[in-house]
Amino acid sequence: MSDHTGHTSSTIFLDVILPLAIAKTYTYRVPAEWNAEVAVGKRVVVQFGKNKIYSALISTIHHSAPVHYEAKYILNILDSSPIISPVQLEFWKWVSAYYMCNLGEVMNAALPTALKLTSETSIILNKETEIDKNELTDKEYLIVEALEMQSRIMMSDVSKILEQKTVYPIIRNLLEKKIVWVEEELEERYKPRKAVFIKLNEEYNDAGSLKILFEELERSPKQVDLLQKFIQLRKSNIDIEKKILLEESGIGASVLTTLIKKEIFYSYEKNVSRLKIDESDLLETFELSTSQQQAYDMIDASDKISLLHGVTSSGKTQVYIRQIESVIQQGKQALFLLPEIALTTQIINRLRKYFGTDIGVYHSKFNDNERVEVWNKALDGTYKVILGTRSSVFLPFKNLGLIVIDEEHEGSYKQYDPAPRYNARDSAIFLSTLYSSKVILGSATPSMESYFNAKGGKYQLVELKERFGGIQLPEIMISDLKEEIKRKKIESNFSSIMIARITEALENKEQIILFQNRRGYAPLLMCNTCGYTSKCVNCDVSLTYHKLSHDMHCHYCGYHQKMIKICPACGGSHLEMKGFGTEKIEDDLLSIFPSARIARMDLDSTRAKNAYINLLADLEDKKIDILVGTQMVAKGLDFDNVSMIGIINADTLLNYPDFRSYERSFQLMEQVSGRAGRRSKQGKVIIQTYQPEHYIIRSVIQHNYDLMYQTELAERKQFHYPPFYRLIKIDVKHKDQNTVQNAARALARELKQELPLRILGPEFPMISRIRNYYINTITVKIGKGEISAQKVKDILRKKIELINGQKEFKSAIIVCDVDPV
DNA sequence: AGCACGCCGACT
DNA sequence: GTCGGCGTGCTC
Repeated sequence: MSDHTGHTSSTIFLDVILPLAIAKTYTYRVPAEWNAEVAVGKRVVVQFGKNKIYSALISTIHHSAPVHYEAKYILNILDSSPIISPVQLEFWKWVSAYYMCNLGEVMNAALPTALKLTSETSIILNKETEIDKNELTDKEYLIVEALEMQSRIMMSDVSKILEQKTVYPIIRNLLEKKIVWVEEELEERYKPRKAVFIKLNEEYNDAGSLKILFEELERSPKQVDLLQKFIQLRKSNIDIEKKILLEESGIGASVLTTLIKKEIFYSYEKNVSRLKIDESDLLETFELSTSQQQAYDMIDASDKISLLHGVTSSGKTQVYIRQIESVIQQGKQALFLLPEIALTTQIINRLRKYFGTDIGVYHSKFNDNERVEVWNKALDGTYKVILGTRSSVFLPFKNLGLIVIDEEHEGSYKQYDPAPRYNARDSAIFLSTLYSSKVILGSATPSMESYFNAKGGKYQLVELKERFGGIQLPEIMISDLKEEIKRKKIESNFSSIMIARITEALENKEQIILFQNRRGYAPLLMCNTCGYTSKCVNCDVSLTYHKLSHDMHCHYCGYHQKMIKICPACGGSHLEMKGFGTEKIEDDLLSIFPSARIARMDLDSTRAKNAYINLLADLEDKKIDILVGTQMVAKGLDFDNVSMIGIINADTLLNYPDFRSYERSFQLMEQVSGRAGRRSKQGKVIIQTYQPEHYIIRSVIQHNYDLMYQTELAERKQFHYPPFYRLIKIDVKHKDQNTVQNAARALARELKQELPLRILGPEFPMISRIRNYYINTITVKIGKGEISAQKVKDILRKKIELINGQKEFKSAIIVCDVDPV
């Protein structure tokens, strides 16, 4: 049998995934001598396009020769065994379909950079051509001159030399004149770290000959010392590194060189790991409390995904640890997902105590080479547990038995740019179906969608309502500001009870955290005469006065201007500051508690390098009595000595403008409250509000998650908000954003009858807040020049119809339900 | 993502 | 007249 190309049908063809944003896979041909080596999941080197060379991943192997074109040969096979499994590949395909992106984009997100190779074009001088420099243009002359200096220039450097973007036409001319050659270079980026090791000549392996050797060396005491040290080290190590031998013995390298010359020692090179292994042989044990054990048993018994809803300090981690131990015993791997790197150091130290060297860490702060090593150790099964941030869902697990997603509500599980705009939590849930692995979603403040799934019976709801080790939940009290004002008890922004509690804590030498969700000094400046308020020129948002810089800032776009003294509208001078931010609170505190040490933690005070870390250290070292902060204080501040939390104005949290989401308000309030009283005694929380009857505040006091959840659920359903629908963000590229926005809003109004269409186009303050939901961004370009609202509407409508036509999308912009699988 | 091709404005 | 800007389409 043979096809039209004349090749027998036994020729192997490969469909490969290129690490590019391209919709298709491409077919290449395998030279017969490599037939035995191809396998799905291995990387191959291919030429793609005129001269670029890439590393691509084999996705399918077949024998059908392409009909309409001649397939190119693969240039090389990079791996001796597959770097990803067929299961992983299936996962990639799901991510690509669900998040509406190309497989190449998934590949880019999944593979560590060092495993993806792209050739670099460089140019070199053609020595066989005589160059008449007078015939060269100025730009050509510059290139030739540069080549005479350094013989080889990268294409990217050519742009720099010429100070312009497009350089190909010029290079092409030089190529035609045969003045230069072009070369493509592909470099293997991962380089194993090598170290030199020392070995004793086998002749001296028995005690007798060793004794003779020592006698022979008697006159060279340093050599004897070195040999002795070597033999001592050999007792505990198989391989002895040269560097360590020299360091430990304190003897110079020349002595060792002599011994190698005498053929007493051999030196050899070996690959070593870059990953630090701190072997803490401190294997700690603990007992689960009754409620923890109950939670553990529930998770164990059910086939469903478990949502572990545990209040702050309820000891969710212990439950995870026991579950991880259990899957390791079954010979399987576990994945422990965390939202941020900052949290990994704390948890890794904790987990190392139980899992020692079985645990690997994976996050973006690792360099390329280190990531490849973690990758390989997950692949070969060295690591039984992987602790990592969102990209670790792509690691090549062998047999994944458990996925723990801690702080599952966290927005940082979502990648919003570039594609794939995936949510690691949702993706991990799909991944679990491929491996039939158990899933635990853990949070003190579960996300709406997970809670919905749990209440609806899709997940199993496991609750831990007690704090671990007998620590009591904080006492939460409300301070009704209306009452306080009526009774004239209020002092600047502090109610009498707040002041009393702060005083009490200060007297007890305990620390206090005060939460005010506005930065700056005053969020509004208003003219008392005419009612004018200062607004941002771009954003239609009021400007916040910052005392420190004495400027008025827009917190959306960063616009700022000098403070005004006279009203620009009426010329009056009765400008009044309305509202208050963290700067004002800090000021007021200083006057009420002059001897207290007060610090502020917000975006402004932590901008400087290390400022945040220094603040944390000061708090830890008890150099701060009162910390005033924005929502930054809601996360990760676990200090035993903080006994009291004050929420200065809870009303600024209600109706948090995140999709009218009460979820966020509740989470913030709950998280801040959770900081109070950790070990020794019960914490105190004071919530100041003008609306003490508000159900969020009520539910926080009663630790009643359901109350908040029910209301939020109803609200979201009514307004078609996420996460009940999948969102696609549409970016409309045009200078006239006003017309675009108006057209988008108008279209949304029109289509609302037939579609649950809610958000459209570039309404940027809103868009910036939905990035935790949208699954893709579609860019619509409208040509230059004048546009009309009608034109924009037509273009958008077409686009929506197009998206609508795609398989599982039943409606346009806002589609699908909470269930990612 | 590159890179070629092709169409237009502003320069020798 | 062409150089080089950018929009469009193809790459196995």
